[in-house]
Amino acid sequence: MRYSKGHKAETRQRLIDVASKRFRKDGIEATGLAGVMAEAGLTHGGFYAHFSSKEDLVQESLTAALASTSSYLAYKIGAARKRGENTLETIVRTYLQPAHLGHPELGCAVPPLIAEIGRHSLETRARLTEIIEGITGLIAAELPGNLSENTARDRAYAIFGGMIGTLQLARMVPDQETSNRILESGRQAALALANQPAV
Amino acid sequence: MRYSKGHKAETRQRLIDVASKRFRKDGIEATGLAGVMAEAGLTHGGFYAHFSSKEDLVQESLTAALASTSSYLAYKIGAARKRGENTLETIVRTYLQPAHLGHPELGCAVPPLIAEIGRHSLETRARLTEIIEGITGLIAAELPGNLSENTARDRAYAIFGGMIGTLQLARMVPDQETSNRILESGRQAALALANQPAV
DNA sequence: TGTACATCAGTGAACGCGCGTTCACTGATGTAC
DNA sequence: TGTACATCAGTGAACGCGCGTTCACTGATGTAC
Repeated sequence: MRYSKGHKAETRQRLIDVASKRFRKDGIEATGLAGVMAEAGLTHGGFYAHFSSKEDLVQESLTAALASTSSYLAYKIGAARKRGENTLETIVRTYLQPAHLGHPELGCAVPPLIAEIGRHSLETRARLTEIIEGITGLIAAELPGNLSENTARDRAYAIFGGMIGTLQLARMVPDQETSNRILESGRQAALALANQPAV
Repeated sequence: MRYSKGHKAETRQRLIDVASKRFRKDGIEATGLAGVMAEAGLTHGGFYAHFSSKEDLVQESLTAALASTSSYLAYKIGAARKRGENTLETIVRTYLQPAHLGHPELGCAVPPLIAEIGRHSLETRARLTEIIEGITGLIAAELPGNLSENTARDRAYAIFGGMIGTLQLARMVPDQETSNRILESGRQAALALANQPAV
C-alpha cells in the first residue's frame, strides 16, 4: 500500500508519543519496541523504517517529552506574568502539584528517567542535558534579586534538583498523606531557596 | 560437597553484596541473576537455594545498602558531634561530596534507584521507605531551632529530596565543571534550608 | 578406629519467553506513458 | 482516458541472545554405628 503524503511523518509522531509515555511510565529498559509498535497499531517489523535503533527512539521521544515540559512551563510563566502573579510560585506549584504524582507518563520525564539516562551514552546525555538546561534557564530568569548570571543558574539547578527529588520521594512512599506532606514541604523549600538574598 | 557451618550464610552475604552494587551501578532491570552469581563465583542454578526470587534479592540487597548508608551517616554525625563540628554540615558535605558522583555502586542507593523502586510492589516500596525514613530522621534530629517534630520531619524530607535530585543532576550532566557547580549549589541550598527559621 | 550413610550447597542442562534487529515480501496508490 | 509500472510503509517469519526459573543430579564431608 502506498500512503498519502505526510502519512509517514504522522506515524513517526505517533510512535514518539507512545514511546515517550511508556518510557516515563515503565522505564526505558523495561519498555519493548514490540509493545510500542502494537500500541501504535503497527507490527514490530516496521520499526526500523522510522528509527535506526531503540536508542534513536529514546533520544527522539525524550527530547520531545522534555521540550514539551519546557514549553508548558514557559506558557504557564507567561500566563502568570500577564495576570501579575508570582511567576516562581507558578513554576513551583505547577511542578509540585499533587496531580503530577500520578500518571508519570503525562508528566516531566526527568524524575522517572534521570537515573536511567545517566547510564546511557554521552551523546544521549548531552542532548537531553541541553533541554534540561533550558528548563533551569526558565527558573533562573524568574529568580528575584540582582543575581549574577552564574549565581542564578546555580541556584536554579538547586531548585530544580530539589523539585525532582521531592517528586520522586513523594511518588515512592506508599502512604498518600506522607506524599502530600512531602510535596508541600518541597514547595516551601523551593520558594525559600528562590527568595533567599544573594550570598 | 558438604560445607562447614556458616558457609551458606557467607555465600548469601556475598550475593547480597554483589547484587546491591550491580543494582546501583546498572539498575535493577538491567542486572541479570546469572551475572550476579558469576561475579560471586557460582553458577546461576544455585541462586534459589538462597533467595525465593529476584524480587527477594532486590529487597534484601537494597535494604542492606540503605541500612549501610544510614549507619555511615550516623557514624559521621557522631564523630562530628564529638569534635564539636556542625553535624548538619557534615551530613551535607558527606552526601554531596564530589567522590559520591563516581562509583554509584559504592554510594547511596536512593539516587540511582528511587524511580525504579517506585515501579515495584507496594511491599518492596514500604520496606525501603522505612529505611529512607530512618535517614530523614537522622537529618531531622540535627536541624537547629525549636522545630516541632512534624516541621523537622517535613523539612528533612525537603533537604534529602534536594540532595537526591542534586546528585542525580550532577551525575547526568556530561561536563565535570558543571557537575561540581551543581554539587556546590546543592550543598548551599541544603544548608540554607536547614538553617531557615521555623515558619 | 573404621565404615556406611545422610546431608545439602552448588552444578549445569533445560523450560518458555521476550528482547532488538534483519529481511524478503506485500499491495494500494501515485505517476508516466 | 486507460494501462503498466514504480514506490515504499508496513507485514510477519526468523535470527541469536539473555532473561528468570526449575530440576535431577553431584560429591565432599559430618554423623551414626
